[in-house]
Parts: sequence; structure tokens; C-alpha cells
Amino acid sequence: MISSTAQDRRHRRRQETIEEVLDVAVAIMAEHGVAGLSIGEIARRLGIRPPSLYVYFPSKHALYDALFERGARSVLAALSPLQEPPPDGLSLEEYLRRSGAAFIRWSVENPAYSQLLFWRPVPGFTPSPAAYAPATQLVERNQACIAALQRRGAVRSDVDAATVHRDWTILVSGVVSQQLANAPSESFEEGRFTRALDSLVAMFVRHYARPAAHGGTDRAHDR
Amino acid sequence: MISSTAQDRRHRRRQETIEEVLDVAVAIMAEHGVAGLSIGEIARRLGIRPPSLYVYFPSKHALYDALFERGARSVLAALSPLQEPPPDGLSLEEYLRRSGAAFIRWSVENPAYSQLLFWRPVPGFTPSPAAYAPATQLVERNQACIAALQRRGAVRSDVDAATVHRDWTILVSGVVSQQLANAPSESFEEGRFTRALDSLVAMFVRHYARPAAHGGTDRAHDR
DNA sequence: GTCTATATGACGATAGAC
DNA sequence: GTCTATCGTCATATAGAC
Repeated sequence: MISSTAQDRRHRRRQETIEEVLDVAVAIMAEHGVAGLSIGEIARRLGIRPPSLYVYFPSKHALYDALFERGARSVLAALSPLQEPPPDGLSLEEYLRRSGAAFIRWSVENPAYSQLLFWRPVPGFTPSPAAYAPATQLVERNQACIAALQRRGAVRSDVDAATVHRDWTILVSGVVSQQLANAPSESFEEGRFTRALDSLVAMFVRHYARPAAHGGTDRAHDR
Repeated sequence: MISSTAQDRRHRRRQETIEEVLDVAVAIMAEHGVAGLSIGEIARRLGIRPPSLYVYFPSKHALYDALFERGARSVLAALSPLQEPPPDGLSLEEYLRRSGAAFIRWSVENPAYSQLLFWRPVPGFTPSPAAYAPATQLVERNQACIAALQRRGAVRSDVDAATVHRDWTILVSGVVSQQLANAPSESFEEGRFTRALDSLVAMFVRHYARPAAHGGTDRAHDR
């Protein structure tokens, strides 16, 4: 049993070191770009020699894989407070505004992760299924929410939920892509593209929401 | 005069070599990603030694700069047939559909260039003003077209043309970003995101077009 | 188990012979 | 203009001290 606690301590210490390595790696990616990450630079900042890093990660690709999984878990956590079954009285507009804002905020505040996750800028690197799993979960959750809103009558019934979801991901990824490529230093609040979200949600809802029953706020294109 | 023609020939020969180098570089970027470009690989494919390339480009960044300018000129050329002042009877919807399709098609058919131009995946590289000029011209042209359509009465007058242009670039870059990141091997015609263009144009026009005068096809949100 | 020391080969880049 | 030789740095890998 003593050996067990010793193992635990060793294991915990190892995990702490791994987290430290990943933290430094994220900082370097944020400064020099995702492809600008180098083993030597990580070791330099940690005050160790490059070969020591191979104790924790068998290769640079394995390091990228851990970063990918960490990033996917992070964005999943950033979106978890408002996901799964959207609260009952929540309108499509409110759901899109909240989930869109949360995702876009995370993306511009974690540019290194979002580039690694959504742009694939590392030549030979493909994430492992394990690292990819949280990312898949994110997409599925979002798609399930839109489908639920459609069953609830908040979304036009003459279009596939998958199509609505696809178009929504295009809008959101367009905002992120434009903001990060053209003005990466602007904050979420003051970003010239992030501020377009409300306008885009209005446009999207106008096109895809089921028109309200109590009058004619909108009537083209449905049915 | 003889020396002049000799110089011309030398100069032409040099330009041909430069174009050859750039062609090979684009092919490598398409295979291994923009950051996967290497001087050694270019030399290998051209059957020369790496140092010989420094006769034509003083550094790898200068090579990227030439590639950036070449890409910007290429996309500008791909869009030039339908630009500047949009033809008189052309509706907003038709203009967006055509210019959007042309840009998206170029982007998915030239993924290496579009990543270099719009994603900035090379750590220390920033394009020179000369290389950047054609890209600026592209944006200005598009913005001018939207402003012209607004003056002509095809676009709502209660919003800034710059806002309309910003939202349009978000849609288009969203399509490109999603298509290249998730399914880069799909063609423009069969792409699961490129095919969303018509639907997105419809959504966009519904929100931003000035409603037709002859009836009530649409009436919400337009002053 | 974790580190230092050291080796290999590829890279971007420069100097200088031809 | 093209080459050889060379430099410093990188990712990667192995050997061996503690």
C-alpha cells in the first residue's frame, strides 16, 4: 500500500510536469504561430534540455496530439454551461446568440488552440481518435440542440436540421476566421468582426426561424 | 543595342527560372501545407543544389513574399471578369452569387495560395506592401461594388455599405474555411460547404436587399 | 525514473571556388 | 549562375550518470 501512494505521488508529479509543458507550448504557439512551436524553445523556457521532454512525449506529434485534445476539452468546457437540451423557453435567436458568443469568445481568446483545432496548420499532423473525440462531441451537441429546437417548433420544418447546422457553423467560423486573420489582437468585445455576431444572428434567424404564429412579422420563404 | 538584347534575354531567362521555382513551391505547399515548404525540397525537384536558389530569392521569406503576391494577382484575375462597376441591371443577389462563387471556387482550387493569403500560417512572415497591394485592391473593388449597388437602390439604405461588405466577407470566408479545414479534397461543385452558397446568398439578400417596390415580398427590419 | 551528454540528419543560410 | 564547403539550429534518438 505504501508503494501505491508512492506511485500515486510519482504519477501526480509527472502529470504536473506534463501540464507545465503544455502550458509553455500554448504560450509559444500564441507568440510564434502553431507551426512555430519547437521542442528546443519549450525546454529553454522550462530550464531543461530538449531530450528530457521525450520522457513525457515520445515525439513532437504526440505533443501536438495532447495539445489538440486539451484544446478540444477546453472549448467543450467553455460551451458546456449552455448546452445539451436548450432550456425550455429559449428561443432560437437566444440560443444562437449565446452559443455563438461563447464559441467565438473562446476562439479569439485562445487563438493558438483554435488554429490548431480548426485550421490544421501542422504539415504531417493528424489528431488521434482519442484527441479528436471531444471535438466530435462538440459538433454533435450543437447539432442535437438545433434538432431539438426544430422539434420544438422554433426552426422551419421544411429544411433539414443538418443544413441549418451547417450554415450556422459557416457563419461562426467565418467570424472567427476573419477576426483572427485580419485583427488577431482585438478583444472579443471590440473586435471588428466579432461585433457582427448580433447582426448575423438576426439574419440567420430571419431566414431559418419558424415565423411567429401571432401575426406577420415575417412571411416569405416558409413553406 | 546588342548588349541590350543580351540583357533582355538574360533577364527573360531569369524570370522563367523564377516562375519555375514558384510553380514547384506551390506544388509542395499543396502537398505538405504552407509551413511544410522547404528550400531543400524545391532544389531537389529542380535538380539543383539549395544554395543556387539564393540567386533568385535572398531568403525564404522573400520566396513567401513572391508567392503571396502571385496568389493575390491570381485571385484578382479570377474575379476581374465580373468586377468594378457591376453591370446595370444586375441584382444584388446575382452579383453576390457570381462573385462569391468565383472567389470560393478559386479558394478551393488553390488551397495553398488561399491558406497563405488568408490564414497567415507562416510564423515570422508578413507580406511586404508591394505583395499586399493586389489583395487590398481586391477588397476595395468588392466594397466599391456593394456601395454602388446601394446607391443604385439594390441594398437597404439604413445600413453602412462597410457593414454589408463585412458581413458578406464573413459568409464567404466561413464557407472557404469550413470547406478547406474539413473536406479539402472535395471539389467546388460537390463540396459539402461550397454548395451552401446559394442558401447563404438567399439569407443574406433577404436581410440586406432593399425590398422590391411592387408589393410585400418582405417587410420586416427595413426601416 | 529523470536527468545530462552526445550523435545524426535535415533545415535555412553564407562564403568562396569555378 | 552553379557549385562545394561550412555554420548554427532544429527534431529526434541513444547511452549512461545519478
